[in-house]
Amino acid sequence: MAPSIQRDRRADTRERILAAAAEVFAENGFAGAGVDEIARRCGVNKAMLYYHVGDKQTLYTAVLVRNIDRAREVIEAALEAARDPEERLSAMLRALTTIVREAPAYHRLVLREMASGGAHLEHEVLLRFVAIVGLTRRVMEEGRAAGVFRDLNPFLIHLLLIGGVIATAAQPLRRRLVESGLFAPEQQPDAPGDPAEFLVDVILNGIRSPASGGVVS
Amino acid sequence: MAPSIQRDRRADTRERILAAAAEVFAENGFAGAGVDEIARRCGVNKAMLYYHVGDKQTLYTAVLVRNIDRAREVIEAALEAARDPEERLSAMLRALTTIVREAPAYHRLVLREMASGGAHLEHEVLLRFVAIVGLTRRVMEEGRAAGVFRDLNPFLIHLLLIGGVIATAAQPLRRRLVESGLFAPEQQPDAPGDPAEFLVDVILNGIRSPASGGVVS
DNA sequence: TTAGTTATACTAACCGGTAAGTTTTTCTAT
DNA sequence: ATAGAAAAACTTACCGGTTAGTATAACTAA
Repeated sequence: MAPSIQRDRRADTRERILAAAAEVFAENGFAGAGVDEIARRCGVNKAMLYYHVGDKQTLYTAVLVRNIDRAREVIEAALEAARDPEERLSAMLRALTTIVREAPAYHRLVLREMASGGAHLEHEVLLRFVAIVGLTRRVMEEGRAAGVFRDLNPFLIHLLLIGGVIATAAQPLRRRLVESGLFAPEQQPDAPGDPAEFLVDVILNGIRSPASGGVVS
Repeated sequence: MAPSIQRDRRADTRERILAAAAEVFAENGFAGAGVDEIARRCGVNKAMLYYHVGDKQTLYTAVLVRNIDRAREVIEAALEAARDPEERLSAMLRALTTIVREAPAYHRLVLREMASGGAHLEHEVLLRFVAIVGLTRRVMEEGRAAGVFRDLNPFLIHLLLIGGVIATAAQPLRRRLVESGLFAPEQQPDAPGDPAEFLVDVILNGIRSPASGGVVS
């Protein structure tokens, strides 16, 4: 029962809207993002945008839900492919780094929500954030049970992972700093190696239980 | 010559404007912050705000410069009071945590600039950010020279410190999450202990050279 | 017919910035 | 010391432009 062509068109339009909205929200924040600009950027009439998605807040929530869900899928896939807790934590760091680099708009929205105290986050979105905290919690508890991780507050660990990954892997501000030419040549903040491997190195060493071996690299 | 009464008044007015502006910019971002709202909140007429400080961008830069300078003073004082590199890095983490908690508006502005890629940062501000990176760099190089720290990219270390501290010590989003009642009771993300000591524990262990002793706590 | 689509135009509210004029403080000349 | 000029601080009211959201009318394709 259904004109699948039309349904595909509908889904495709919605997709283009959400992608453009993610960019504009990321660049300018909720207040700074213009609905006209979003419509213009994805080649969709503004009225059509309201027809397909809804008002600005609804659009914003839809963008976040879509991105969080994709992120959770990536993280879960990475966790399932890893065997022991150490590998799982490394996999998580690498997955988070990948998400930051390949879906740059998303982490910028997260940063903005951290700044605003979640002013524009609806229940639906909060729920999904909490679910992702649960993934880190599980890894940490498995590691502690196996004796390879120290007994550390998993919520703080989660925040450290998120904050560390976003700060080290994010490109926009780093680009701005490098382009400003303010760094001395020998400081070379660009080409800082893979942030993911750096984080795996430092954070895993920081979390590891002393019994299970010290610094590897 | 000494129009000290008026000069004090002038300085005080400017101070009140900058304090209110910091809050409003932190809450709503550059685009979302209303000049009227800032004026209202500090009890200063809007035209007077333009008279004392300047337009919105000038005001924003003034807020950032003031907060970065204060932050650098706090960090430098903490570093000077510490003896060896390990103490210095711990002192830096504690100082950063204090800054996040006692001047909550500032780190929210930093988060917003990380999100926007420094879209509203003028040269004056970038310069100061780079100077703070230099503080971390110095500590790391001293530690490496003394053989107590591993050879890690100091720029990435700096980003990890900033990101880790802001993510773990920031209150606004955490409050929102806790108030949403989405966490199971046993997860208790509130009362997570002192984030500063948590970070000193994890990150210092992650950075320490294997030769200089392993996990302490 | 009907759902999707476009283009245009409208509204009501808001926002950054300014002009013009008033009051207060400080400086200066006598 | 004090009148009066000069400078600084302040208020009110307003302007031009933008924005979220809606309405309408015409068009397209299933």
